[in-house]
Amino acid sequence: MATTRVNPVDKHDVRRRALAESALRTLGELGYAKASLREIATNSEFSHGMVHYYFADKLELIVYCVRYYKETCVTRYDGVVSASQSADELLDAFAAKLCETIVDEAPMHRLWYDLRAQSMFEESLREAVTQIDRTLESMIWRVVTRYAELGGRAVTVPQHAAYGILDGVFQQALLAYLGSDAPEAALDALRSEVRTLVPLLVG
Amino acid sequence: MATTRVNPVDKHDVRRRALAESALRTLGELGYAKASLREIATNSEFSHGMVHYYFADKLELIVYCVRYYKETCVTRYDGVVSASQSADELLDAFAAKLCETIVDEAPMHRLWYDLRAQSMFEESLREAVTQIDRTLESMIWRVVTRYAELGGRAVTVPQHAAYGILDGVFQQALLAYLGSDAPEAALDALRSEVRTLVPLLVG
DNA sequence: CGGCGTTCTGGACGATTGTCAAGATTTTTC
DNA sequence: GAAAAATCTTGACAATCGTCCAGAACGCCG
Repeated sequence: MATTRVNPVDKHDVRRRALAESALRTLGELGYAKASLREIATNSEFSHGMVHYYFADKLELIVYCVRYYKETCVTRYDGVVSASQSADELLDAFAAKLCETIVDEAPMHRLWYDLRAQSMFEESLREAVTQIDRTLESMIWRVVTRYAELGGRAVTVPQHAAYGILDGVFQQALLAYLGSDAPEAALDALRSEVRTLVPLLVG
Repeated sequence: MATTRVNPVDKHDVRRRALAESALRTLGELGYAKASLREIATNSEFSHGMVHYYFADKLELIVYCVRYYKETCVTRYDGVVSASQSADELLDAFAAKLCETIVDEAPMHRLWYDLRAQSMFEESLREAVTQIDRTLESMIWRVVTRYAELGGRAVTVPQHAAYGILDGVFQQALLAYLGSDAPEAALDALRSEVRTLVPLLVG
């Protein structure tokens, strides 16, 4: 029956997503290098052979996982963009959201930075990393341009630079958040720096 | 004799430095995770047992290596700082030096970013990473404050933020330089962005 | 020269890795 | 309901890893 029959491709992908969701927990905990396929499988409801049934090798799994996670990531700030009525409101909401995701999803973010660093050594990771990086760049660009628009001004730095800047301070905050024994201070610094820097990017 | 007799501690450290110098080549080529102690030893004039004679374990070796390399790194821009007579000259020289080090030492830089990412997972790396990060921060700060001074203005962003910004765009440039098939474009973008952004950091 | 501490070698160890394959189990199809 | 295809389990594989160690080679001093 066409109604009950599930497209095998979809079913296959549903399983891959379930696997990815489990794997992301272990990957976020151990990082790319130290997370073995066995450890990933053990910390999940699946057997280690099943991982290989759905993914050709470790790289394919990891790339799929990060792609899967970042998929939900790139719309994170679209809510605050469309909800904010003024430039200041947008800025505060944006900064708050940045801090929120550091607190809630620090393991995922460090995994992303890990993978991006690995892509500088591992050729086969580059395509996925480049693609994700581009979507993150336009995500940031939507925030910055909307901020400028609400303030009746124009952005004075190129899209590429805007992302580089905010990614830099975000990464710094993540590092400090995970490393220091005063995580709150890292968040405060990030909040304050975003409020200082974003206005600099518009005329 | 006190004059001819070499301090054993010094001799020991001379050897460690020689080992580090060799190891850095392999580490820069393969990255932290994929560079095994055997591979490091093979690509050097030393045996793999000797690595363990001078370093307790892999982590100690890697930390020593990156510390050793960054030691020579943190004074990279001091020359342009003291030589430049005007703000514009400093800016150009700084941007040029950034591009130069990407071309000449890309493997070392990606190793640093690799190690910094690993420190978000591996507790025992954090102290060294944090310390290096601080010295890089003040290195950048010397450049930015001198630039402001030469222009008769003051820096309007905190030291921490200035480093975050420039590290962000530098990392982006390194990624693009290593990843794209048009490395020159990445350098051009970096140059242009530095010339756009640094002026934004001063009043 | 002989003894001794330092330096260095190269093999061996157990553990872990990614990968694979043969068979059990389940689901689908006719 | 049987045949066929898919899904999944389990155990095994060769390779590689970090680490350790027994002993060779070295330099130094009495």
